[in-house]
Amino acid sequence: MEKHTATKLFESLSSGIRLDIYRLLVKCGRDGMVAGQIAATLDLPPNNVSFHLKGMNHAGLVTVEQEGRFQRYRANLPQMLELIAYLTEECCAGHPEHCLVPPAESCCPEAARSPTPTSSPES
Amino acid sequence: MEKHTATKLFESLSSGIRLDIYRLLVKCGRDGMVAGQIAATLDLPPNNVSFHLKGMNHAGLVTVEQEGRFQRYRANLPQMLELIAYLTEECCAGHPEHCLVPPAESCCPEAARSPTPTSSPES
DNA sequence: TCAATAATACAAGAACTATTGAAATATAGT
DNA sequence: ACTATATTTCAATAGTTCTTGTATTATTGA
Repeated sequence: MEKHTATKLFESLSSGIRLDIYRLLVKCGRDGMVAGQIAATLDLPPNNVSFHLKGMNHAGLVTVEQEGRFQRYRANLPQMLELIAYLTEECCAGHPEHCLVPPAESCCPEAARSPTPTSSPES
Repeated sequence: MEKHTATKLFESLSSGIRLDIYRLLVKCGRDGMVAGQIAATLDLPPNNVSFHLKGMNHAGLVTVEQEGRFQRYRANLPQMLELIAYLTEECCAGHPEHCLVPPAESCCPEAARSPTPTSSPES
């Protein structure tokens, strides 16, 4: 993932309204929601919601599909998974012993496997 | 996690400079880096880096520890894991068959367990 | 074609964010 | 105490984003 893509995605999630919209869409799964429904559910002006949805779509955070005169929006979950991978892809690279992630959630498989103190992967 | 906390964290990652800083700190693990080192590595004015680090620290994205006249910054990975959990906590809640996440990465354990009810390509 | 509805586009102003340079604070070593 | 270094703070400015109201586009059904 490119840095620009990542910053746009994060920017999309940095407003309370957009975060509410995204989480609402995550809840709806593949059903998604049409724009007016989203605006009504969150009790926001439709044009404001449309403004934010446009940005979110442009960033790649949501997808949109036309249904007659409705626009159905869905969360783009695969993109989110890529984003998370991008964020942590360099986590403790080559140095699992430096990893800051609690072992229970181990970002890096090596941290769980090897008790190696400083180096020497043997295989 | 509260919405305000989440938006502040996302806002922290929505600038190229702050994303660079964060990923640099993720790479360094628990060694972290002192402010001047970060500025030098990314070839940025120290006061600008300080400005961004202050915001990142305030948002809870990084931690800081004083070392004599140096300030050592570290990525706050546990906070990031909480953020990710918050984002996806409602994912396909109660409706794993609606989950948008590819099965390989299954956000929700149920999706992996239960064979898809809507269309069943059996193993 | 006409009216109604869904959604987006546009424009204006307030509010916020980022960058720069200069100044201030604090620690370490002499 | 004095100087050098590390970092932060402050002020000014340029640029961007958010919200509101209004207007426009597009689809549906009579």
